[in-house]
Amino acid sequence: MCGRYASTRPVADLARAFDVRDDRTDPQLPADYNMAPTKRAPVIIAQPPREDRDAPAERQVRNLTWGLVPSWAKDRAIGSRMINARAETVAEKPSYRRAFSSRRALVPVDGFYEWLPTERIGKGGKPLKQPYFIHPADPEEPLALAGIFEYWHDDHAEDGTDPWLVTYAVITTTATDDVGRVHDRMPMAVTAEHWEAWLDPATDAATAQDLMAAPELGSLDMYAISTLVNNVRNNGPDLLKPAPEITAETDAEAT
DNA sequence: CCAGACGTTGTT
DNA sequence: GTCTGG
DNA sequence: CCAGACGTTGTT
DNA sequence: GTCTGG
Repeated sequence: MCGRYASTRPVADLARAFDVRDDRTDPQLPADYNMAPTKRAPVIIAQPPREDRDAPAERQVRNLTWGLVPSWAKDRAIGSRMINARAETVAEKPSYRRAFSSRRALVPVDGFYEWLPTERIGKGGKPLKQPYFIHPADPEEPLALAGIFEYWHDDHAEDGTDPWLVTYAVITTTATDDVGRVHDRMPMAVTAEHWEAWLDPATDAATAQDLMAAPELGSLDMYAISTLVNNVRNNGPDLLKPAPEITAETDAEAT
């Protein structure tokens, strides 16, 4: 769950919504209606200023790469499988616990995508999947997913290029509400009142555990979209257009 | 001691 | 890097 | 999450 | 079937 989302808000809007003054994003990076693992998107983190590591952490918005690459990884490929971390175990897993204890992030999303198998069988004998877009009922309300981030040093980076790759994962939990009808897992969120403590590296893991929560019942809306979203090469506002649900096979043959 | 994993989801 | 399994 | 590759040698 | 890339 939560393997694709939309991140299209201008960074200026994100900076305002999350009270971030330190914008370190790449102005070349376009809005992304099809944000997928291994791609970069804006993420909010908080770190002490470089010149004084004992000073209070300051918020930054940066383009991080989705798919957490642990610091000990031999290559970055492992990241494509580390896109989610279970809330139940994130504090214990060797790959995640260090990040969870001191490198938590807020992942701002317009909404996220889910695929539900249908009755209709496609070629290959596998059920066709209907994609849905799930988003805050109030589009003005920023949805901040609970995330963790990690640094990885590329020992084989070419001279002159930045050898540091900064990656993130989205924390998931059991789905309990309407979203649970599409999937049994859903992303954790952090509400605005908890942003400060969540981002603070000094907040311990046990406290952080209590700061995240599943999005509240009724706070999310969901609608069917076209399968354009399936292919990550497709992008743009068309992906968010409501579309008819995939119908039964008999209907398709009748036309 | 060394070797090998280190993760999640969904589907059968 | 650190833990688990053998 | 889905799509697409999954391989090597030698030659252009 | 399974892994990698996006």
